[in-house]
Amino acid sequence: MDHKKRCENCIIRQFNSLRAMTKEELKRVADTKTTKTFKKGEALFEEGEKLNGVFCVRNGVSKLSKLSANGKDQIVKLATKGEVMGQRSVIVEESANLSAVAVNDMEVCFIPKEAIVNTLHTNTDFTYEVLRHMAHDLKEADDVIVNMSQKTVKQRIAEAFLYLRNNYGEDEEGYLSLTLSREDIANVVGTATESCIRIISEFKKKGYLKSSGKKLGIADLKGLQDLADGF
Amino acid sequence: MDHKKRCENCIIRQFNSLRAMTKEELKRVADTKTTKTFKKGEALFEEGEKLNGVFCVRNGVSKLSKLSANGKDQIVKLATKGEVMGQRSVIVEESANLSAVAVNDMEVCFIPKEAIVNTLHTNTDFTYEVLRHMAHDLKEADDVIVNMSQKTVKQRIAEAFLYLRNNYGEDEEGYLSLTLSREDIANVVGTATESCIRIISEFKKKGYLKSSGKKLGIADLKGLQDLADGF
DNA sequence: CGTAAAACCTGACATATATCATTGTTTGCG
DNA sequence: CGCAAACAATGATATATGTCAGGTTTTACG
Repeated sequence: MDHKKRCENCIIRQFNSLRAMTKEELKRVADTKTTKTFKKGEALFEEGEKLNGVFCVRNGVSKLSKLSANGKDQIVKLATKGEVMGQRSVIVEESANLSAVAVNDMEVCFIPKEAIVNTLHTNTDFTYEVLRHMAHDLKEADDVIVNMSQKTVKQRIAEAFLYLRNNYGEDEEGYLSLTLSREDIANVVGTATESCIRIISEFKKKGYLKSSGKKLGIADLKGLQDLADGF
Repeated sequence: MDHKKRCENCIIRQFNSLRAMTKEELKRVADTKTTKTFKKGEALFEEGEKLNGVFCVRNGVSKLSKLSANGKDQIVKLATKGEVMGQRSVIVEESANLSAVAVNDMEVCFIPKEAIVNTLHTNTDFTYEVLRHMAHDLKEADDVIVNMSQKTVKQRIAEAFLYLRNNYGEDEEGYLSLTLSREDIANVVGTATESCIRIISEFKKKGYLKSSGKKLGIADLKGLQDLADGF
């Protein structure tokens, strides 16, 4: 038997609420789950789609976005290794309100909702763990709301780079491990792609950022932080 | 004994997660809770403050806001009868990330966290109910993020009025039951007070809104809706 | 009742950001 | 390889919104 495929042994589990499941519950998850791969640009699910399970990220990064009336995508969150997507929709039994698209090649486990919902009703530790997680997400969302409405585009772009560094790290030469297109960055901070490009160019000229080929890196951390804080 | 003060008989409970508590759990809540009143403008709690309980709104409305670096308050949510405030902070055991200020005179029950946390660990129905509620809040927060970054100030103000109508209703003459100051509205939609005033004046001139004294009302519902949707 | 404070309104102006148009550059692929 | 498609860059211009500054009206309260 392939042990890498058994949830009981999956390291990813350490990062998310699944760690609060009992051995038996995990076994049921392992028996019903399927592993899927998605190529860069492919959609895991679309806004409005009915989800009959959740997605647990084993590898790669996905952007969770929502299409606005004016035709632009707003990226609300990036999900990476260890994170679970779609749980909200499963819990409230609604169709997805966000689309999930792979930012790079991904490997995910799809866990049918039955195993989740059942455990939610019986294992308080698990429910509590999911609740704590969602409480954290909600706080983050509130912070995003404040940033969106009170900070300038320049500040938000500076913040986005700090976020990428803090959450995905950088290589030996100081370039960000996760490379997003200018359009994706624009969709994260909620601005026009051209504005985003312009500001990134400006940041490079002023020595806050550096680039090498397609890669971008932070050249002046303190400077960027001050910028994000409005100095 | 004053029956109005017993949580078991409190109608407010029907609106929130407390309805999933058992009789015994409710009794404990009733024994430890205290009732407080706040005058318009008073703070129930401040950002950064450690909360040792949650607030259940019996009457009145509270604004939940966060101070941004540039000194402006961003109102993230309005809480009204039946809503519980501060649960997120209690669940994740962090200090409050929002301030709560009374928009009008309020009556609230303060429930010490012990009664809540204890039940969260033992009563799955309750935990699940709180979880569902938080999942709903998170979805709403995501929607706000998209609106904030993709809609114009005009659209957001139009939306704010529709929100006030849908959630707080209007009197016989069609004026909104909840009257917010222009500054508060500006802080909800994330704009300057002057801009907000200007746009409200414009809406009145164009016949979308009507006013009588301090009261504001919607004069052209369809028109406002179209506006909010970007037509 | 009268006065101070708060709330509301309006104009003039500055500026951040969006939009449109064009060009250069990289990437993937038949 | 070579070409098309995606991506990045930049200029010119329009516009929405913020800021500052000066008013008027309303409200609270001693």
